[in-house]
Amino acid sequence: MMTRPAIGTVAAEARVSIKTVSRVINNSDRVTAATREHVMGVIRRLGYSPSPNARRLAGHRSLLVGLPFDNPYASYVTDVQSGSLASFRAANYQVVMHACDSQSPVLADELRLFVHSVRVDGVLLTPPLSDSAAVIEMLDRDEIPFVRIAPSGRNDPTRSVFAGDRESAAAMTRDLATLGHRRIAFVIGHERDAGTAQRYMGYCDGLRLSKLSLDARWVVEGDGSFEAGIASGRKLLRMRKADRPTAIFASTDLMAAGVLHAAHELGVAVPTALSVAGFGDEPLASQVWPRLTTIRQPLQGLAQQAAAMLMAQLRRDSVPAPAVPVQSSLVIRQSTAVVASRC
Amino acid sequence: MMTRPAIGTVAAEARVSIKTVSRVINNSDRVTAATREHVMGVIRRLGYSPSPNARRLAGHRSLLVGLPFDNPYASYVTDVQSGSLASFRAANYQVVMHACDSQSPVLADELRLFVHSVRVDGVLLTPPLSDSAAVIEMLDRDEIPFVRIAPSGRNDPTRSVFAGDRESAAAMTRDLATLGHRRIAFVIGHERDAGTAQRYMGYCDGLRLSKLSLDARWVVEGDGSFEAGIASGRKLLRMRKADRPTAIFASTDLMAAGVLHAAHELGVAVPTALSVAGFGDEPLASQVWPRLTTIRQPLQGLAQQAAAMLMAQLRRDSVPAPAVPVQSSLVIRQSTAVVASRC
DNA sequence: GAGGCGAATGAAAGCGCTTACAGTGCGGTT
DNA sequence: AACCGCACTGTAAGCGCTTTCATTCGCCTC
Repeated sequence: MMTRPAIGTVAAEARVSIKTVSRVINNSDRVTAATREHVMGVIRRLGYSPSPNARRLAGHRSLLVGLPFDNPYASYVTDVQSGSLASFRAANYQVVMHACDSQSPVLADELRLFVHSVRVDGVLLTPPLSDSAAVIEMLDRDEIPFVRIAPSGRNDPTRSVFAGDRESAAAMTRDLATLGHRRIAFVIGHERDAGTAQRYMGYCDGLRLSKLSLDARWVVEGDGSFEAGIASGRKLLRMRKADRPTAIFASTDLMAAGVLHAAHELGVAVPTALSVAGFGDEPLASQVWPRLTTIRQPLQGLAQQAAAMLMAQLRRDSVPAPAVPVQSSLVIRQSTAVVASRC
Repeated sequence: MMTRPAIGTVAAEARVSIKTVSRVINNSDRVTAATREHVMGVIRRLGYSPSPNARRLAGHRSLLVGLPFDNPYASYVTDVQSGSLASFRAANYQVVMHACDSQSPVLADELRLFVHSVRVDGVLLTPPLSDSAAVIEMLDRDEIPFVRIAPSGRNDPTRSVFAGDRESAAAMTRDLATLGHRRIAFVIGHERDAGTAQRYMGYCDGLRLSKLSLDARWVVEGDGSFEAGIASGRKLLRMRKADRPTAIFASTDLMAAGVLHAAHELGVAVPTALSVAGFGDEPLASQVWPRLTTIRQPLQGLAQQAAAMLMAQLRRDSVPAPAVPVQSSLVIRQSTAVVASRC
């Protein structure tokens, strides 16, 4: 097994200094096109590729970014992973995942340990971590660059990307109203998850725009989980006929699936007797019966933007450009329909 | 922001050589307990932690292992991730995930590029990648250490871990037979996925043990996906009454969910008119209606074993110990029941 | 035509560890 | 009493890059 050529080999072969080769592989502009071409030729001929390990040590960076995540958000994370791939790869960065518990009281400490032991150069934060004040504060104090995918990030536009959760929740609510629904219930997610708070506001907006009034009986609190969806569904569907909502809009797909479960359990037909809508368009949304009407988030696009922002921040040459908002879209499936004729 | 202490600082402070500090942080046994204690004290006092970057360069290793995965298997991967965490962390290793397409004809080349550009020290292979001959051959040729989580790995016990897919599939089949089912159908997964092949053999075993005969009409081929599950379900449930299976055992939960979908669509009540069973106990299994009877795989345990084996291989001191087989278990939920009384 | 200036290139000093290899000190041999 | 061997500990040479600072070169200016 022959040994890999090092930068010195390339330099000698190309009859230039090591530094020049370094400039070429780092795309520095302080090299003439002719020299660059020549060096690139030698590099290709020798099959040279720079050692990440040496770059790490000499460059005082690990070429690693951290992607902490909470297990229940797994499908979220694979989208983020694939969306951010290209930007990271272009900058020779690798992603190190880190499973953690967003409910933990020592979350920030635990993340701090991770960040320092791996020595990641930056962190990509996804919900619900991206809305944890403790985590953000810790990263700021330790001067770890980060970018958030966070619905609540409008006030920090150079370090956050987001889709209009509020607007799309309003759109969904209006859509349900347009179908004739007058008693539209909403299931709030976990307080920790700023996204569901935004969605709740969007729900309120939607009601207002549809000339419907907000009624506390039809707003229940869940925690984003499937089980919470079941509980919320039961609560709402056990109301007496006149009060019972004809549509339930859950702020996560997982909870919407739970609502569906409760409906089946109680013999309520969906969508004829009840419309159900979710949020997120996770794989689950189209794997339940009936397939869920939901809101598709442009997650890969968001992740791509976030990754690009993080890389720009790490290069620290370019001025951070605020994110361009990406819009979500309604996905109408079989769980919603016009309201049943009145009795 | 004060600069981190380096190994030299520790050595000077402890009045020993750098090498001795190195031995201490690497748990070498060639140090007296007294020296070790003393050095450890200084390390703690100074808040020293060795630079991974320097270790990587000097130690000729990246301290990184690759975990390639295919998106549809996302939930699988988070389990593997958390199961392997402890072993990797103990060895100062980090996991670099890599999304890839197991159907791609250039899969092996693509993985090769990943492995070499990141310079991972080893690879952890999960299904269906762990059964790809091309991938295994590539890794062997390039002398990249790896461990597989692979149902087909019995013939390579020092580099594979597995749970008895065949045995548990047999158990499930027998269980269905015990419930009175005589026409038990099976949905095969993707040919690439060696696990589902094992499960099919288990199904055959189960039938034999239950004195039922294998009937080709009740064996349909899917590809592991939800949509394939729907198609298989439709095909089986549209048979005329006398031939129609009373139980369908799908070799993945995703396909079982599809079968459930088809049953709902065709108005077949589950579990009264039809029993449905899946395999894997993914989160989805308990999020569909009715909740799926399935087989729980001890994935975290497998991953832990695999990670430990990989680390041992990388240390290359310890003799590789073959995996101890971990057994799966039946999870009986609401999608299976005793067969309906004959008409 | 001398002086000067900016762009391209080079020399050398690390980055913070690991690892051959070399030493040092102690108890037991001959 | 000189010697040997073993167990610990130390010395110094890298690992393959980046980076600071110096140098060279070509060309424009007056």
